[in-house]
Amino acid sequence: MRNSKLYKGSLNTIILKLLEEKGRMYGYEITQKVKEITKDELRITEGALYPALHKLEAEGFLEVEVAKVDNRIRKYYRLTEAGEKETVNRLLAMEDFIRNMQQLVNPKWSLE
Amino acid sequence: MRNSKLYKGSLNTIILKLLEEKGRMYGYEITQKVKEITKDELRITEGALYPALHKLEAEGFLEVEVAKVDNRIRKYYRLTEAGEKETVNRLLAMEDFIRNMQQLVNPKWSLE
DNA sequence: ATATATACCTAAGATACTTAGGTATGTGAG
DNA sequence: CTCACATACCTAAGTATCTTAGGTATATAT
Repeated sequence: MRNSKLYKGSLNTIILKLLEEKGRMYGYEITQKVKEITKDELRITEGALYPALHKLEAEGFLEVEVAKVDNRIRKYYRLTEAGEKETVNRLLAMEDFIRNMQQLVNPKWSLE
Repeated sequence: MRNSKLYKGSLNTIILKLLEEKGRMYGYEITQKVKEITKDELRITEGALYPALHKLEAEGFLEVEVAKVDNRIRKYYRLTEAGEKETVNRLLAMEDFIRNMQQLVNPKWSLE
């Protein structure tokens, strides 16, 4: 119903955080995990995900390992050391954003 | 220091919410209010703000009233009826987003 | 006289999405 | 057997929303 949209810029943070938790994941797995965690409210489209993974890899935040499972190719991504640091920063930025948005959006600051 | 970035798509929600609280505001006032509320962490650039105001007006969510104060022109914006409904929807979407992000980003779901 | 604050604006460029395709294999239903 | 659906990867074109970098003009403080 209320299909919550994805605010642009948050996808990378989601990818990095999931990889931090799980150790390694492949692209399709990420889309499914996000659907599962958010009870189908947030859907990562593949058209957004794959270019994002390639960019994070090109920036040195992810490394990839190709595997063949059931005759299908999977590309497992994991954080590099730089990626771990980046994850920490992204999470801090996300927390700042959420805190700021809550201050802007929740309270009756007109009571001041 | 950690200058929290603005996730694309959240600006309209911020504008609508501030107008809902305050009744009417002009553009420059909005930039200052956001700086104040977020203690300078979030800065709305004018290059983003004015086009966003014009678009919201073109979509029928805002109406404008021009005033001259101290020999300077101000454009006061207020919500239309459609704008009030839109504000409710945007706020719900924002709450969904924040809830989803917290689920994705906070917990040790690897404990499951 | 010059900078800073107030107050509006636009245009060009960057970026990150969505939409809409494409390839290929495995599996379940009829 | 065939047809849909799930799994698993991918890209290109279009769109939206921002940043950056200007511009105009008035008021005030140094």
